[in-house]
Amino acid sequence: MRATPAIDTSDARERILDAAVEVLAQRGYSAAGVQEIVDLSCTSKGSFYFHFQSKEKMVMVLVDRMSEKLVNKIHDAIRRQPTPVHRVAGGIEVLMSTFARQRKVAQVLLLNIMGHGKAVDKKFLPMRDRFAGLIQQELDAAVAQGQIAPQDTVLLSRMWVGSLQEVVLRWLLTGQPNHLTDATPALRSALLRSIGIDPAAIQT
Amino acid sequence: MRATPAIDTSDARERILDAAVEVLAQRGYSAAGVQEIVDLSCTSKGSFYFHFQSKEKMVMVLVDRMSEKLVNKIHDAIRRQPTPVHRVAGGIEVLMSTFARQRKVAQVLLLNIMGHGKAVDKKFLPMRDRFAGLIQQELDAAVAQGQIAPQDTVLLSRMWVGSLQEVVLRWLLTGQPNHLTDATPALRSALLRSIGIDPAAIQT
Amino acid sequence: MRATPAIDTSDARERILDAAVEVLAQRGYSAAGVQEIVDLSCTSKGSFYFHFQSKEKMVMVLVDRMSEKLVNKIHDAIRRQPTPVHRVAGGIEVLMSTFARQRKVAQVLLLNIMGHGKAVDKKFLPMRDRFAGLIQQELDAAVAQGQIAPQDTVLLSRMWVGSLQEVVLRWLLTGQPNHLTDATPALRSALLRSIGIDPAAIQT
Amino acid sequence: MRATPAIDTSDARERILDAAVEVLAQRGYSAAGVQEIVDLSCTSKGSFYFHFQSKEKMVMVLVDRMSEKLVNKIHDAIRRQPTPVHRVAGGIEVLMSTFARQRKVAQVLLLNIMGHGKAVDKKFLPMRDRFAGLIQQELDAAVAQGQIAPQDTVLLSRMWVGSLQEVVLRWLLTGQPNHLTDATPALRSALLRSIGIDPAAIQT
DNA sequence: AATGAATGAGCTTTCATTCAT
DNA sequence: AATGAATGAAAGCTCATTCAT
Repeated sequence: MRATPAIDTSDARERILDAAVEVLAQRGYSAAGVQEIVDLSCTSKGSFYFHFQSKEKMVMVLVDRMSEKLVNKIHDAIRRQPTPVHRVAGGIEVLMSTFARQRKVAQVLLLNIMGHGKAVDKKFLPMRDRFAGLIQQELDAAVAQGQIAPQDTVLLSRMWVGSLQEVVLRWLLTGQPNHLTDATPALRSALLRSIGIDPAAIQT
Repeated sequence: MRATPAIDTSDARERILDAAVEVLAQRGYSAAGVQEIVDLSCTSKGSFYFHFQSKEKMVMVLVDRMSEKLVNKIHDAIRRQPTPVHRVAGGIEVLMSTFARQRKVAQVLLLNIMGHGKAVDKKFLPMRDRFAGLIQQELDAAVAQGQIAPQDTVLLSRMWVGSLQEVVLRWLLTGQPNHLTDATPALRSALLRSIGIDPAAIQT
Repeated sequence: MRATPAIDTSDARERILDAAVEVLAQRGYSAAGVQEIVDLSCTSKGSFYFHFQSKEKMVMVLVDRMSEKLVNKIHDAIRRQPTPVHRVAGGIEVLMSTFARQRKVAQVLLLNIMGHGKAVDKKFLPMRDRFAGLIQQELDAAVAQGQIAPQDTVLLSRMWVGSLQEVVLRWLLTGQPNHLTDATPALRSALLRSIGIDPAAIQT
Repeated sequence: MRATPAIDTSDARERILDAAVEVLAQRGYSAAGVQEIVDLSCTSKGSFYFHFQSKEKMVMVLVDRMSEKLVNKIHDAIRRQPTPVHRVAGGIEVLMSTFARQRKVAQVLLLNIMGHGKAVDKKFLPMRDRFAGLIQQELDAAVAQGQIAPQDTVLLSRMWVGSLQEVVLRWLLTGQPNHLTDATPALRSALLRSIGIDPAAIQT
């Protein structure tokens, strides 16, 4: 059995993805140079293009992985909640506290929405679609169980995603509110009211 | 007296701004080349840089102009509404129908949010701030007049902007719903419910 | 008889040449923009190109005029000197004190020597040729009158010009010596010795 | 063992520097385009900017290298001369014959003096400073050893540099004298006389 | 698997010059 | 005589991608 190396045990592919998170969070997609990612990950251009078809594809992989991790985390956290509405309400809180703790995740997933020439734009969207789907699923369940009145859950789930993104974005860009989680209660209440639920009825 | 010229009588500066709308809508900020803009506007690079300090500054001028036009339009449209809540509700409808009619305006103002290395990003934000301010103002008035309960109007106005942007964005990118204005009633209802108003009580 | 205008009575051509001195002194030939010159001279591009064929030709005119003025000044100053050697020695002093008083003249005439793509280079040279000719003429006369031994006066006149230029240049670029004229005595002595004259024998 | 390749075996960096000598000699700094250098060196812009930070920095490297080579050559050549004055006299001859043989070196080092907007100018000066220092050092030694009378060696070394530069410059620009080295004896004599030495006393 | 020198199309920006008014 | 908007070639530089080793 080989001894554990002193420093970086992960392979080049992982080191590149890790470095990409840093650089994307700090610079945004277009300004994130392959060279800088490669330097930070202590690999080489050749290695980069051995592991990834292109800068674009690499970002797709990264975003996919990050959003899947986030969705799984939320999934796990709300599994035990008694009702669909309890679950979405819980999901909001998990999402907010996760972004509050992992600023870089928020920066990569939310600050890099479109604005580029190629197809990359669309690669930052799946995360939003996935998250909207998660919400919609619970809202549909809530309708099916009679917890809320029938309504356009597709639209509502999108509105929720938009609301959440905007609040997090404001925090990222202006630092308001100081602690992102301070916004959670009011955010949660407004979202619940928007589907006709009295916030007071839902305990966290 | 000479007859009105068949083609474009406007000066180069205007033609450049018009062309920029087209190119920005189609390509986004980074991918919008100065060359393409001057080609489309039938001017020259020299002319571009005679009229604008830089590509960045030119986009600032354009976004400023577009967002001011939009805000003024909404302002005028809701002026005669009886209450603050009627006004915001009316504003939503004007905004949605304007974006529905002027797809390119939506594309430029909503698709080009951040993601660049320079300072441009910030130049797409004022529009959102301006719009959020408009909403917040009415919500504050509604609170002051006892139309709605006291609540975090700063947060709520941001949530509304996020909801609206997300719905329009989805339409731009996926074509859902077919007619953007089809989403207006449900959108309006959900937003009003989020501040504790019964949508049925507000006639448009 | 028309009243004297309050401000600038000179015509555009003169104003342009005056402005060019300022800009050339400050920026050098390549970095001196036509735009800056016309701005400073309160004229226009059109006016500039009405009066001058090109930027290059305009500089030729300017350099010609400046060097002629300088040569005439020296000519006048040394006219009454008793011998050729007294005249060159006197010329050195006039040249040095003129440059010391009119820094901009030195900057334009000495800092803009060659280094450009077109033919401009050559347009800064006539001044040097003219001045070298002046010196050579006197040295030839000194030889003819038996004041100095026969020697290569063409070469010597060039060497003198080079020495003078280098000393002035050093002053322009490094500020050494503090007062340019402080260098005159030693400069004069060395130059006189180089043609076999004892400096002590020549009174100024 | 592979045979020596017919064409250019040196690496890109060297090829670029070699090409730059040609282009700078022919065009001067401002007119020397990176594209032309790259074309002549059979590389690419990318390669150019991989090896050098900027055109300016590349020229600094080149000038530094050329002037160091020249100074070393002179240093080696005069090492064995018996006295300081013999050394400077010898240095003059080495300098003149080197420029006579390597016209391009003279062109790059002497024709590109100042005249630009940026900082490049200053990068052509160190060579002159270095050379002036070399001369001054020997003159100081000559004074210390009582070979010449005490005098302003700083000024004199500058004058010598100016004289030399002017003579070489005239040759470069007008072709006079036909063989540069033809000017050496008279040049040497005049310079020695300028410090109070009888040229006849110094054998080469 | 990994390297990094090399590529070249592309970028934004500058500027002497022209010309309709 | 004068104006200044317009021109367009050319500049220096960047960067995702390739490929011989």
